[in-house]
Amino acid sequence: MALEHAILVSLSERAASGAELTRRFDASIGYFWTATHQQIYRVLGRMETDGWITAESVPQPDRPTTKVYAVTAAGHAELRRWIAEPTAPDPVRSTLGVKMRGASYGDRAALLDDLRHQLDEHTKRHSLYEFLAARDFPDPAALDDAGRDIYLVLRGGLLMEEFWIRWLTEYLDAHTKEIP
Amino acid sequence: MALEHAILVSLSERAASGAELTRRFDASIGYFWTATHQQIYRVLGRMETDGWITAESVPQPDRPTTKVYAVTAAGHAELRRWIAEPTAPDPVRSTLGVKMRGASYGDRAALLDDLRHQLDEHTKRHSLYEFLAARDFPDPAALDDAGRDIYLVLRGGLLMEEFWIRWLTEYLDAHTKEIP
DNA sequence: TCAAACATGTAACAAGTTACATGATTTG
DNA sequence: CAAATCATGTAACTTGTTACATGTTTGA
Repeated sequence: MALEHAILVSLSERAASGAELTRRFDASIGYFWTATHQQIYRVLGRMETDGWITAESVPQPDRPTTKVYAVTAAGHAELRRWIAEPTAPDPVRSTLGVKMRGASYGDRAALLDDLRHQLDEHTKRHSLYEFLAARDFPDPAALDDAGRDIYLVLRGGLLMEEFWIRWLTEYLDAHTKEIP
Repeated sequence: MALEHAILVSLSERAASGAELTRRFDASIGYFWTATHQQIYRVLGRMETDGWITAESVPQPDRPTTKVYAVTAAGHAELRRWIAEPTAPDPVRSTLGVKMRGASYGDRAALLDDLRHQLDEHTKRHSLYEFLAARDFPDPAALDDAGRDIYLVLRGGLLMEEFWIRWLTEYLDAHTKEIP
């Protein structure tokens, strides 16, 4: 399981409440690991029981008191252990791959419409990542190691979007009869 | 859920037993959808109950009798329905992304070793896909629609491996201090 | 002040994984 | 003929999803 470890990484960067973590999993971390708030709260509970994190109740002036979680020494040790461990490949599950392969047994025109929409979404997301890279990392060569890691993971997101754009374009082109 | 539908696609191409399906999910279909035999048998049972497939016991000369599954009209209708349905993005879960981002909180040298191994594996897999493409699809332009779909999904696997090779190479290069 | 949104959950269910089981069958 | 493999499963557990609950706070 890597949700625990994704949370450990995020909390190592900066302590946070459950809600703040949820927001991070909707944004930056969400680009390579998704989780809903229900999952996050459940796992936070388990991690606290296991002693990987501690919760501190922080009363706030004009907001309800929130629990802020921070990584313990045990949590840090676990994260170190996990990072050094050999990584098994993530399971592959591509719904679009299944649909493309099965197109002959369904409505190909409807699928092509869907794929055009997917291509659109991936193109938009690619632009977003390019914008974020330019805004937050104007000079990648000047980054320290930790900053470089964040930048390179964003690069991964960008390359992934390029993969999608290539694949979808190739499929759409191959199945679009040219009208002379 | 798409495992049902991946099975429907596979059985539409050709009827098969549970074991044969398992083999397909270890090979061609496995390149974009993974499933273990336990999952497959369980889902086959449910699909039979739902009337999407029928099982025919086929006694074989010198082998034990196997159950061969085939898609029913109801199964075909369901597959058509599902293919035309708008596709929600698959959840993103990249263990290596989490590790790359957390490298500062662990043993970076160990991670880089792991990543070099991953790069190796993806390079091998890329070669395999290139070999399969050359062997099975020497003339892509000559394919019919169904054949083209199979070819294009293989192309997707190839492009995916190229994504991995790019990302891993970029990460490794960025974290490899040049020795002058 | 009422409605919407926020923060923090619980419960029930579905999907996926790991470990084990059983009989037939080929092979060394 | 014993060991390994194949084909077909069952059971228990973990992870992930969907639907609901409850109190707080901000904004129209």
